[in-house]
Amino acid sequence: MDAFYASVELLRYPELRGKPVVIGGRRRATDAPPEGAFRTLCNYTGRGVVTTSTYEARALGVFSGMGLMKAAQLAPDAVLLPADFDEYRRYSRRFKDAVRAVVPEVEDHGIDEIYIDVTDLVMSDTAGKALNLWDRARDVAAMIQQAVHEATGLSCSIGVTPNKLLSKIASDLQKPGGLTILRETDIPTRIWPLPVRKINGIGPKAGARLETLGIRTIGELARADPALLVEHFGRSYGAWMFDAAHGRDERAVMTYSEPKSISRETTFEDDLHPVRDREQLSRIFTGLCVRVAGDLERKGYVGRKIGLKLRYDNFKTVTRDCTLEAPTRDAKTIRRAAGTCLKRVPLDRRIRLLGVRVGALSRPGAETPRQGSSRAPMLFE
DNA sequence: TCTGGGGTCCTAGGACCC
DNA sequence: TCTGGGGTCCTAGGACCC
Repeated sequence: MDAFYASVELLRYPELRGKPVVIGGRRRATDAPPEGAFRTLCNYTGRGVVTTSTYEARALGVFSGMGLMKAAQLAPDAVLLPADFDEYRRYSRRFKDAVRAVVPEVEDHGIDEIYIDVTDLVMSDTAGKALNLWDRARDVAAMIQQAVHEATGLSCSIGVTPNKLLSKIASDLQKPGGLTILRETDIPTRIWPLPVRKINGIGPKAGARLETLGIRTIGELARADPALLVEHFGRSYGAWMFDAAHGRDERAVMTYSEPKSISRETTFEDDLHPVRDREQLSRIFTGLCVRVAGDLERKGYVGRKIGLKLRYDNFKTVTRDCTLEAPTRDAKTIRRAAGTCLKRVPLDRRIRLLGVRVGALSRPGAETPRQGSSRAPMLFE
């Protein structure tokens, strides 16, 4: 989906169309703008980041992940709207349902992305007919764009290619509203000139290390010595990188997967002191456990692994977790377990973030206890 | 002007088992 | 005598993604 959160907000506030708009920060009572007016970025203070920005805001250098304080320097007059995730989830459901009505093989990939396998559809439509497979695929993609627009009023960009890796890159080539067809033979001309960071799975760290090896583009990565890549990035990641640069990707479109963990975390407006702010921390901690328990309940899961996450004022992050005898979704049990995790963490600095996670999920009643025997161990067996 | 919140996957060492 | 080779689970950290 194109600039998804921002585009949903523009449906609500069409008068903002064509203006730089930034979604981010949290909703506070003091944020409320005068009646009929919008809050702008100027004078923003706080720890929020940009979640999404309209293309007009991006033209001013404001991108996802950027601190709002910095964004305010670049675009002080941009409108700032708080994120409304409930609304985005509603539109997410709508657009995904619209796609599923056209093609059943859909893989969820976050709130605003999907992978679609149109192989069977296109093959059966063109079998024995004088139809070109890729022309037919383009028609299907156009139908999907049309269906999404009718269901939501929103635009999306689609990449039609032989695999997920290439489709992800291709979908980004002509945003917004793009429909990009890319065949294997197009890789040298259309993929290789792109920076390595365009590959889904090469992030800031790997990108920087590749740069020190003199590798900037995907083409340079494709021509690199695989042994060199393995030497610097390990057997698995190095080999994967090389394959990715050649556009090779065998992953199937998965129409269903179970969640692995459910978590809640919060960054404080001001860093909290582990001793002086003990009571406030404890309240927030308990609140997080209650919210996670609620999430588990709503989604129908219980979990055995309870985790704690803590970020210090210097942004260093530590995690601790422990595994329970029996899976739970009870807030008090989660709180107690996470409390024991907290005891194993150094508390000698101010804290900026606290988080609680529950993993090793199962459905209640159907829980598979730890592998192997669940009997009490016996001597002389 | 420091850097959100929700996730996944991978690695690596140690415990423990056969 | 002091030591093999497989396996799984647990924990911590980190990269990466939307």
